[in-house]
Amino acid sequence: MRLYSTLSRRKEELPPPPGPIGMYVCGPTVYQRIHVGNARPFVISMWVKRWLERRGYEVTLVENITDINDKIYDAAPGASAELAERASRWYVEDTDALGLGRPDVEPKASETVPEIVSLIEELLERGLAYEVDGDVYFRVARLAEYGRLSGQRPDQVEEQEPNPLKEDPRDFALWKRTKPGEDTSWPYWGGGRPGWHIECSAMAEKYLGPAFEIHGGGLDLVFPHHENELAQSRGAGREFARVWMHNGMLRFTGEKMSKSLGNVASLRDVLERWGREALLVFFLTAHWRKPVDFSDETMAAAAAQAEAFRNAFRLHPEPAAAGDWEPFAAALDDDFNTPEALAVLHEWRARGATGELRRGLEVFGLEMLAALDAAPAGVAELAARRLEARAARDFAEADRLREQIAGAGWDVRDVAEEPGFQLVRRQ
RNA sequence: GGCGCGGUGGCCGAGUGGUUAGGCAGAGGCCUGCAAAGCCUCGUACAGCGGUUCGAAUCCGCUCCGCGCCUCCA
Repeated sequence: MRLYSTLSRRKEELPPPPGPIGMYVCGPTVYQRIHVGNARPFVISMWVKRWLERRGYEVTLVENITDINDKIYDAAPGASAELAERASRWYVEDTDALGLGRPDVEPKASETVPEIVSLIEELLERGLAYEVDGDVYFRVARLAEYGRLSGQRPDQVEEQEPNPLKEDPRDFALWKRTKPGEDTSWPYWGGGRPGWHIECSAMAEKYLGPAFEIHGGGLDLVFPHHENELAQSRGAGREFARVWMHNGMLRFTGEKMSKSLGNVASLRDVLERWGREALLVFFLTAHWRKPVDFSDETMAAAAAQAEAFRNAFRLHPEPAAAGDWEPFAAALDDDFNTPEALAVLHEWRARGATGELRRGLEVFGLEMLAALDAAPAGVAELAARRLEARAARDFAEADRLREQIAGAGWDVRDVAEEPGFQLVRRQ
């Protein structure tokens, strides 16, 4: 199994099974419903975990929830903890609806403060951090390898708002003292809260140890977030993540879907409108590293593919042919190439190889495409009567019954096999 | 200004030196009371310009265009 890593800029071979494989993925900051773009790293990491497990690996997937952040204070002055709590539940609810299972651990920043504090203390002892008026900053100039992940050259980083407390404008906060409007605070360095990046260094180490295999997240996190995470952990002498998987952004109306631009579609709304199968197939159509356009057209095409898979099982409840598993496995083993794997699924579909098709779909949590809805007895009764009307060549009555069946939410198809009709739930 | 990723047929999207990707949409056909589903047939695409090569979507150079990041972001 090979995966492209941002750090080395090439595909890295994973150690042989069973590993173990520790995976850490940056989850959302919780202050509103997550959007479809936020769902991409969740979906990809769950898929990779499922695939690795089928390949005999022991995988521990840790996906954090950031519940301490300026956005949360701004969104709910005086009640930030309550908002974070509520939005965390939304997040779990919405991602549960994807039907892919859950990561093994979903730690929260607010529950990892002791570990965060001891990591900061280590950095202070090593001279890689300094305290000023209750803030603690990381001393970027002291870490030679800083910038290696993102390729940023420290001297070229754009000028920021000057902060007189920093020794160097590139330094970033490990700890921030409590500011007006912030209603949560932890009693260290005179009261305050962790910076954005340190929580991930601490949580990853707490659950995966000082060295682990894969770190994931959106491409927009490469700099500064992951660069700084890496700096903190490497600075503290940890090996940290070996492979860095950054997924491409979802585009909406030609631009990155993001909360700050406001061009978002919430995961919940998308699932309600298109269904989880269509959304999962949509994610399958593009390689995980590439940007994807989210639009009615691309979603409709994905929904059509999902329906085509369902039809294969209606046509061949029992496999009509055997499929070759190898090309499918090879596609996923080579940098988790889902578009290529999808092409194999379509080949199995066209050949009636529903055995392999079901197994392949299972990897992506799409096995329900093989589970055909049984129509209620009343609808089946109408279909049987329609069959009789057709046999009697009373087509007016047959069409009337078709309308009635459609009214009940089902389409009737004539087939050669018993009982002579097939009922398909209308989309 | 710096760092990085891209540009493939109407649309989506794999493919990194020679071989059919695949899907969606569309056209024609088979089947069919109608319909749906299914099956068959149909598209000589690789941003542009140079170069390397027997051969380039694929390698090299330049140009144009798009997108992401540069301390809020999946």
